[in-house]
Amino acid sequence: MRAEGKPRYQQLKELIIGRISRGELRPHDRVPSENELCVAMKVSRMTANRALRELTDEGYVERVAGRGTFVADQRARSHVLEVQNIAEEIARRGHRHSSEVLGQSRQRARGEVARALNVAQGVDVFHLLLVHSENGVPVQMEDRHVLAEFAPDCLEQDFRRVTPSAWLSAVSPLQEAEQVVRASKPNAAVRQRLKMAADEPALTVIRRTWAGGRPVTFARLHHPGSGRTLEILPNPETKSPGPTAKI
Amino acid sequence: MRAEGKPRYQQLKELIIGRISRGELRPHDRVPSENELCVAMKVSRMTANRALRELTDEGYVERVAGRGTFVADQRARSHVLEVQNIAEEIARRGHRHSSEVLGQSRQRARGEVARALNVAQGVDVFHLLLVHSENGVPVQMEDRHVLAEFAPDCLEQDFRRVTPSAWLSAVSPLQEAEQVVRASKPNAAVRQRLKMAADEPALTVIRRTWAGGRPVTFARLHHPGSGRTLEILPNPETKSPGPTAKI
DNA sequence: TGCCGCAGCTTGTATATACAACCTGACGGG
DNA sequence: CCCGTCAGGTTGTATATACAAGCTGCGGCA
Repeated sequence: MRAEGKPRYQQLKELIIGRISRGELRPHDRVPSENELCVAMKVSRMTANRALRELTDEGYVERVAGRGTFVADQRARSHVLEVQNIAEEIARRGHRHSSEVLGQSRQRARGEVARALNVAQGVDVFHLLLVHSENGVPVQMEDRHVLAEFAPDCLEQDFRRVTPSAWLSAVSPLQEAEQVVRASKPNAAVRQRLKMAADEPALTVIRRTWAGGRPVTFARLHHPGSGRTLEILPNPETKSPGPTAKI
Repeated sequence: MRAEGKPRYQQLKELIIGRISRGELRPHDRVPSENELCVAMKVSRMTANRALRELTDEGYVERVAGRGTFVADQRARSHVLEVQNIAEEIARRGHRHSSEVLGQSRQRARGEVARALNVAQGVDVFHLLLVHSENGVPVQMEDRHVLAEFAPDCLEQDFRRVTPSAWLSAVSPLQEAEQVVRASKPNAAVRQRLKMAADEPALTVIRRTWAGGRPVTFARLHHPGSGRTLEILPNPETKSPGPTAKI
């Protein structure tokens, strides 16, 4: 164990992060209190306090004086980039979200997809193609590949009810994402599905999401240029005053 | 003073942030040590330690065991969104940056500009219009308005040598930014200056930057869609594991 | 039955103390 | 002159202790 040399508050943090990412602790579950950690891990309360406080700052847990410490909602975690759920955002605006599933099949990874997922050509992947609408107006076309090994029962899901993003988060929490945003000229298929004018540009987000240290899903998200935008706003009240990105 | 009710470590942090943002402490300057703060502010060393440690996490200062605490470089600060300098980024790629100044004038704020800067119609602003090139290829058109009050000697600057963004950072440090990214159809003037094809979409970043609690500059940054992208990448080694956005 | 208040838990902050590791500069020996 | 050593300041961590403030559930009182 190379954990020996690490400071004890760091070991404590990693212990708790481990339990969360293995799913032993799920959102809203209670995390041991400072005093319980003192006894269990034989550290002083200040050390337990520091571990839990830093986990709070990093968005893993939430603390309420008098009640306890609880695993945070996933969506609150990455304060910088809510890798999220278009359905939730639409709901937050008080609008109605719906999606149409255009494709849901097993394929073999080829070319760009294999490279993006960092696997050999021919590895099993699932392909999802759907259109998300807000109050009936199409706002996003999601073209996603998922490593089959990561989510074996992907074909049985009804993605009209739960978005792939939300379902994948449930399969394994604590994901990180890499995103590239670009302006693009959509092809005819995309343009038609999104009901875009012939010369209307699209905002395309190319997103790879990691779980367990490897990329597990690769998505291209196309948005009509006239519609959605990516906002990167200063966080009004966070301790670490970083802007927040939403899309 | 409503500072009374705040915790002492928070008061300490605000004191130091204040000195930095007023320019009394500049990058690489030495910040009082924990022991000096203990004496000066009559707090315990652990309290001073917490204040300085959190300032480290937030990117305001850097600490070296055995040497001391120093004001951090501005560019290292906002780990989330480097509100930065296209020139620096091009240089980092080993390429040559150049800019052409198309306009540099005093104007009165109207409409969208007045609203964005949160001032009355008719208030003095400077308008800057320039094109940035990488190895001679135009990559960004910068259309910027600056509050005249904030930067009175804006018209005397040579923005071929220092980008407006870099110059403004020097005028007042510690800025926050709000950005909106969208795909757009550039107008003829933009298209021509960026040598874009007729049907090529543009990635437009609309950025407001704050100093001293109010917006002081408003910029529209147009990029050829075929070229630059906005990358939001996981931060490999930061304590707070947030992705980083660069543009 | 219904409601009030308090005990006992929780987090949040603050202090005093201690030791380790690190860096710098000064001093002294070769 | 050069180099090693050491003193003193610095950060980094850990502990024991203390008090304040918030929440919950329970018991007792009306």
